[in-house]
Amino acid sequence: MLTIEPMSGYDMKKFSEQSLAHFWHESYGNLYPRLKRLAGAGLIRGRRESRTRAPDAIVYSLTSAGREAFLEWLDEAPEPERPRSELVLKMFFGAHSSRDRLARLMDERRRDLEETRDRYAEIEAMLREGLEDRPEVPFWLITLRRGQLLTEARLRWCEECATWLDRPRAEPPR
Amino acid sequence: MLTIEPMSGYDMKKFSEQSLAHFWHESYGNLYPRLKRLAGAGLIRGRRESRTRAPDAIVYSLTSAGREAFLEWLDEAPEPERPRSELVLKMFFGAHSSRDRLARLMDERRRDLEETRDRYAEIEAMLREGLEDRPEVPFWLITLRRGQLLTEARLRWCEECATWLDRPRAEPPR
DNA sequence: GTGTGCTATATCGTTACGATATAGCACACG
DNA sequence: CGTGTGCTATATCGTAACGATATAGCACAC
Repeated sequence: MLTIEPMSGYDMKKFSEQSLAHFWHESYGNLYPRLKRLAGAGLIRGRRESRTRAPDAIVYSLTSAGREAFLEWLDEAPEPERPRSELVLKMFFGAHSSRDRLARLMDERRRDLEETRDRYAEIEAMLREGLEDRPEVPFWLITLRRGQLLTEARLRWCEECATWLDRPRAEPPR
Repeated sequence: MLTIEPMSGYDMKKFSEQSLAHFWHESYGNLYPRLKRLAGAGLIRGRRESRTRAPDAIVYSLTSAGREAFLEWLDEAPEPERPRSELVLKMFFGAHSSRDRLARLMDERRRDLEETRDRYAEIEAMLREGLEDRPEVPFWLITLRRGQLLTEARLRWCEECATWLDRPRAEPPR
């Protein structure tokens, strides 16, 4: 995140919630200790800054060693994902529940996904409307595109589940 | 998993790799301590059994209290997912890398996804071919269906990325 | 008899987590 | 002027979870 601009830990948490949330979750319990470690290793440097209408913040920026380490990281093979979807787990074991209860769970999920879809549309509009010509923007759009594709797929699954739960027939074909 | 049949920790690890992997990751470091805790709480019961061509295993089964707890869990609102996709993170910050390197990362991912798709097809065939008439099978098929929809969406994203990385044009539309 | 490969349990050291405590700042409102 | 509210900001505690690996039984091959 510091390649975008210098930030505090708090800024990073907000940024990750707004821009990375759909493929990367971050927490204070990870963030703050990590910032200390990175600063100790000389990869980032923190400076106390006073801010209007807020308490002082420690604003970090990349050192040249940090930028180098970042570029190396970019090139490494990504860690495999470790998914944990409790909702799907509950569907998997759904034979022990009732169709009504499952339908309710799926419906709540569907509503979340629809909200997500709408928010994506707003973000896309924002990114496309100029927003200066930062070289990063195309990359942000392409990851947004992934979010949109996945959200559509998940919504479709919710709908198929709802249909199926409504009348116990054969499974959706492939 | 113990609602399906009594199992050892080792069995559960294998089962989760074969059947839950695409929405639930499990590890020994979580599994074994948890089994001890659950047994201590009286929710499961473990019995030492000797097995052919293998060392003894502690085979666990649900107690009635355990089954009750399981049914309660099924009914609770699922925990939100906490995604962590390093690949997408690297795409997001891809402006600092080269198109070649990114294309290589995406290509590796694409191959994995194609393998996944093929394995899904095999599993689906297996599940549809009779496999007794366990009441769980439709639920297993519907979660499999989710895996298929998501895999298709991910593959499509890989292809769009590859196309885009090849010639720097405008972003894929929506 | 020694090697290979699968089965099986267990734990170590580290990391990560959610939740929450603490507190600064600015403005609203009466 | 005082008090409340809400956002900003850092920090940490206790617990959970992690990957990796150690240990070892069993069976069969060669």
